[in-house]
Amino acid sequence: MRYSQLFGKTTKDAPHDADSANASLLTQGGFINQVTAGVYTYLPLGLRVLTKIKAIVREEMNKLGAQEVLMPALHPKQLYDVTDRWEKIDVMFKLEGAGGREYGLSSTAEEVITPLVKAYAHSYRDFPVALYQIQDKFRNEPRAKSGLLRGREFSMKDLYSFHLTEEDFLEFYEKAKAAYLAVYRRCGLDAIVAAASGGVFTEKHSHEFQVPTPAGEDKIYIDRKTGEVMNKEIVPETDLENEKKYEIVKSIEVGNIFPLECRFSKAFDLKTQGQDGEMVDIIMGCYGIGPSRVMGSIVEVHHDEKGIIWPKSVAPYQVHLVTLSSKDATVNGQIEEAATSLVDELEDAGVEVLWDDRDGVSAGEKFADADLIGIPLRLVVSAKSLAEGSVEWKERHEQDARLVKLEDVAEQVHEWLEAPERLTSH
RNA sequence: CGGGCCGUAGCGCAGCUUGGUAGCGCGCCUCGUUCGGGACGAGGAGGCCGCGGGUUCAAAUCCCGCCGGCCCGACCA
Repeated sequence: MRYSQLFGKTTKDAPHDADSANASLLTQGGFINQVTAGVYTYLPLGLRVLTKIKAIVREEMNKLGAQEVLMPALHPKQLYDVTDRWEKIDVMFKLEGAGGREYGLSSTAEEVITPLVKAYAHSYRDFPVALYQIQDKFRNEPRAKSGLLRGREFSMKDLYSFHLTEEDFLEFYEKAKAAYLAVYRRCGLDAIVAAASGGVFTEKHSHEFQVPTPAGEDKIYIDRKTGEVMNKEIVPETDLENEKKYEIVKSIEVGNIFPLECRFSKAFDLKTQGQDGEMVDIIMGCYGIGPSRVMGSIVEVHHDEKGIIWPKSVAPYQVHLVTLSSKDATVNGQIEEAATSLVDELEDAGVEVLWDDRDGVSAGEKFADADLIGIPLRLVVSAKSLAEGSVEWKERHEQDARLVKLEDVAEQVHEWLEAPERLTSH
């Protein structure tokens, strides 16, 4: 992709009202554009990142044995009458349709998935089953804030599992927990599991996935003796300020998983006859990750004073090629030629390249933009590098560049892509 | 939903106190000079001063109402 053709440019100045690092850097870098409070358009660069995060989530969900579906975002009120949640979900956007029919915009989907499973699963042979979707969710937050971290419309992967027995549920729950940790690890986030209140559904604990960072709005409590990690809901009130007992760490919640027990299966009468002829209520769990929030979190954790530092796995492009033009037309032609064949070679091999081919833009400006956009590997082709038959190689997290012979670049890029991530957290 | 700050060119801001022909920086267009860490000169385009009402000879400026954005708090199955 030629940067000169890319829709969405960088800007030197941060938006005046951006509060968080993710809001300002993603806006300045040309990844997202705010439409209204808590609502964003993803520009080509930002959409690539979001798509990669979703792909990682999909892979891990599929590995878990879950199947992807897509449910509507427009939910009829009647479904919520069944569970008595129409008034209880206070963040639900509610609207009126033709003939005075009432609808809510999806903030979660138990009310749709439970009847769906009931429609297709009629025998114990149809269980267990796990279904997920990746969809925009809507929550009428009283206060949207912090860029992608708390929006009113945001991307969410919601998974629901259905089991005949508690044991089977628990086994799946633990596997889901591991899958979640794998998602975060692959996205460059060190998430830890915190126990949380089960809310209104269960006596059991639910679990949150928390990424410790000073930018976090949440707090987790780590018991200094047992190492147990908790969110503040389940820490005794008297212990909330007790720094002797708990290490208190700021963090961002990037996902949560809930045992739902039979709350929804009972409401929708989802049950089946077991092998022994007994009717059993289906045991459910739900599991959520917000890819857009993950994207914001990655920026919070991986940036420096110059811009974003994307992990290879989610970077919008893997390689940022910069060409620096020369006053000598012949040399210029050579630079163009070398760059073109390098891009072709890399792209043919499946490497994603953003080529800053802009004319009349100074080297400093191109470098500043590359740092801001944060693609993990920068290659420079210039008169200087060509004199050595080389390109200049600099990883985003490094200070200094080194020269790599043109003919070796593609191979070294492959080795680099295979190598484990070396990220410095902010 | 309570409290506060803010809406002026694409972006960042000044002007408002004390009403009188709308400015600066960045960005953008043209020409020339530059050409490895956000270059320089010259010329130029671009405004319903958030919206509506009021006061006044005259409103970006004063008054009232509304809309929007952000911050603190509450909230966050």
